[in-house]
Amino acid sequence: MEMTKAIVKENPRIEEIKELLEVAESREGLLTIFARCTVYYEGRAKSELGEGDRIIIIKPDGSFLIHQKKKREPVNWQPPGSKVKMEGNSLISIRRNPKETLKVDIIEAYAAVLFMAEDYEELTLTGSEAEMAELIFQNPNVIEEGFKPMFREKPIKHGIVDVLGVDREGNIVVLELKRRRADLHAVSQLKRYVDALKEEHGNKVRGILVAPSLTEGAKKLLEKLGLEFRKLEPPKKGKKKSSKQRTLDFFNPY
Amino acid sequence: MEMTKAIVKENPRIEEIKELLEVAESREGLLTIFARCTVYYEGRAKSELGEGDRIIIIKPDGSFLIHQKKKREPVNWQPPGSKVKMEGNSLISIRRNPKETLKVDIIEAYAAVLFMAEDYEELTLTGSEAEMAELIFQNPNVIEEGFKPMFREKPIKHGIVDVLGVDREGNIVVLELKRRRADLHAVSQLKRYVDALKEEHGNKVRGILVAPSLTEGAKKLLEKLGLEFRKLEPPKKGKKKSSKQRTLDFFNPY
DNA sequence: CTCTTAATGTCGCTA
DNA sequence: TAGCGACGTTAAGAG
Repeated sequence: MEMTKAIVKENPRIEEIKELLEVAESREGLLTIFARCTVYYEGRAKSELGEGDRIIIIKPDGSFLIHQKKKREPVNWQPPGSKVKMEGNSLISIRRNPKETLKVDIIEAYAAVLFMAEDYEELTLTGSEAEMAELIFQNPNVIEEGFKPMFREKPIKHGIVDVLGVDREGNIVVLELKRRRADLHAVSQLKRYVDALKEEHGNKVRGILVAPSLTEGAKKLLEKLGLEFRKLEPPKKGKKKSSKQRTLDFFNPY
Repeated sequence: MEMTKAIVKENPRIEEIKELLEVAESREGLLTIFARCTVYYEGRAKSELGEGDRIIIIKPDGSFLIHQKKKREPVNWQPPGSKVKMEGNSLISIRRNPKETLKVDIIEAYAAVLFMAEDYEELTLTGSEAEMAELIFQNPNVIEEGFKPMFREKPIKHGIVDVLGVDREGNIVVLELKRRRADLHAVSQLKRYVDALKEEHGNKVRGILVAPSLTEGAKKLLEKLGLEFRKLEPPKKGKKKSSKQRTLDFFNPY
């Protein structure tokens, strides 16, 4: 027997929203409210948002999102673990540590949807920095002939190095991996690791920034600091056992 | 005369979703779909998400969000400027530069809401790093007696410095501001600026990390590098002309 | 808890 | 458009 997955209310009264919220909490449902509202937030920072129409999403893990009609980012939010309640016409979500309060005054609700979502799938993603590291451990020659990677995510004096290894001359080699074009920050990060290792092991330390490309500024700083660059694209794994890398073109004819 | 703000369809057929999408596009509406679906993405990275119930939001600026029932972040998305279309049972959103494709196969739609949101308000936020800088320019003594801030967001050799000034001894002083607890990354950043300025102006350069607090690792590195720390909280402006800083307690009785 | 870092980061600003 | 850095960054992983 299938239960109703979505309970929809048009122009719900406040009492109906309150009921939906209670059911959402007890049954692990997603509550979405389409409403005219104002928003107040105080916590790490403090904000106000005047009257307007927004989408409010309350998730069973405590996540609370308020979306305006532009941008990818919610205009206000509360992270997972927050506790929500209704008080008069207001939705109030509170987080502890850090203490943060979000208050949404509902002026008019146009619709509300309680969604009993069933979802047991997790995203599988490829093309990450972690996969660049795997590639390097499987085939160290992509860095250079004779390179031997030894450690992954190795804590050193001031930070955690992506890959630590030795070259054919016996120098210590630090790799800093970036899945996208590397910038000044990446160079500073690598410099910090190289300095820390030089302090412990003397000057036989090389630093290599491994990325698909470099910004102009990063290139200049890298050269000045005597650090190196190896071009490497993050690998995107195909689905299956095809010898050639399959792209998603099979579903994307554009 | 008021138009309907929200058009709600329960268990919509694919054709109805297609119609809603067209109206949403022509009338700048927000379309939200509650559906069982699978998701494919390829662009900067590549991902797959198996069958499950999710909330899909398509905004008039091209933003495209897919939310699972946990976390603040969408599991998949497309940023503003993307173009969406419907093809068979699939929603396809395409971005150019970088080229990215998102494909959502709709297996079953439980509800769809077309929301003609009117919203002319923007968020006002206080407690930012920018306000820390303002505070320092208005009252340089929060850094130290005799400090004179000269430049804000000043481009130097390898980056852009938050605040550049001179102390009472005539030393050049670089401030790196952080609105929250400063970490190793912040120290490396400051070090980069100090090194660049020392190269141009000799050794009479001081670097000061200005933040509410420091991580342990940041403290150790800062000291080793001969850099300094000044404790400063980002100011949270009150609403009005009250002499005492008003908090949001007036609406938050907890 | 704190620390450290990646991220399809996103967003805003500027040359 | 690319570069640079903030963000109420969030999220994951380790200690």
